[in-house]
Amino acid sequence: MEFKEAKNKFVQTWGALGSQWGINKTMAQIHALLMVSHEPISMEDIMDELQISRGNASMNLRALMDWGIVYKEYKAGERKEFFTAEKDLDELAVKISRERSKREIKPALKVLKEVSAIESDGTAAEKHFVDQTTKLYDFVLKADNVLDKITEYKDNWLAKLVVKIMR
Amino acid sequence: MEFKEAKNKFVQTWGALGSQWGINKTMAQIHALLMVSHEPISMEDIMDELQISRGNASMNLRALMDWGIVYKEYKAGERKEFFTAEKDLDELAVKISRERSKREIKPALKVLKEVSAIESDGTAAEKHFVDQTTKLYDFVLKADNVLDKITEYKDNWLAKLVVKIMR
DNA sequence: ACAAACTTTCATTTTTTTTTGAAACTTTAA
DNA sequence: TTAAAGTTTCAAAAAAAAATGAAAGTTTGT
Repeated sequence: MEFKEAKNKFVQTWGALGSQWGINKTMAQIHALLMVSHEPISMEDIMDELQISRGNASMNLRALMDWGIVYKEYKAGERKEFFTAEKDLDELAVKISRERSKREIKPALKVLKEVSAIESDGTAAEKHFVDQTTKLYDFVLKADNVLDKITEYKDNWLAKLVVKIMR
Repeated sequence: MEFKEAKNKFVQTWGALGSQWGINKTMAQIHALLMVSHEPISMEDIMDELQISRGNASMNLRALMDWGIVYKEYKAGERKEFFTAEKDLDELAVKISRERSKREIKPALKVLKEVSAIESDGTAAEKHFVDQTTKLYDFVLKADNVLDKITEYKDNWLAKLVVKIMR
């Protein structure tokens, strides 16, 4: 396999993986492209390489920057904007975790708390509902906290986790 | 808030959360419904409660059973099939982790290994590609192994993890 | 102040994913 | 057997998500 082929395969795979985890395919592909590029890329080049429209490129780059995993850069003497991806994988995972926690887990927890707080009338159905949603709330809260704690290690958190767990 | 309203809110929220994580909304809703039900539910009742077609119900129940988080049950003297969800949350998380690892992470790892193995021609671009994909392979492999290890605790793994990490 | 270079926005179109529903299939009881 | 009760399948329809592209907006150099 040669470079171009490998790069393309990587970009496609990362895009597919993104889709499976609820991330827009193009967004994941742009991220993939930037991650394996040794220098900043212009929007023009991204459009060209992925065969996508200007609007698509613009919107997905904005989304990636909102996630905090892609940065805009300016090159001296160049009018256009260039983009780079966060390349430190620990940092990347931390940012993705934080963002998903904030956007998706926290709001879900709020709902779980609400619905588990209903006044049960004592029937088996209602008792089970309150019991199960309470357990779910506790579980998700605990998992969210663990994630928070883990990613607080910042540097090399995965390696540190390995040490903690394996011993 | 009363029971019916709370139950509906929970089902909707669980469905939305599913979507955000790449799981078909209806599949997540059926799972939500079964999780908070104190007794097995028939396909008929699921269709009715979620306002979905027979085909949709059938296919998503099959998918949930393939994931190993919903079980088919038979009631004595009844011809129809009933369904229940895995209600132990440790077990639920373990099963989801295992399945996603098997279906999505492992195949991606295989590709990462392949593309990181290209013979670099020594240019900065190719060197960076090999370097970055190798790091990514190592990272994902390590994360996948950690997940494996954690969920191996089986009983109360989340609680055990909390203890390990917090101290 | 202008216009060239570039980026963003968003109504419309396209693609992808999900859902439907009816026919085919399976199982069970008489 | 057979027919009733139930389930699965899958081509077609519907819905949802993503992409396009051109107009509007912004920035910069002269």
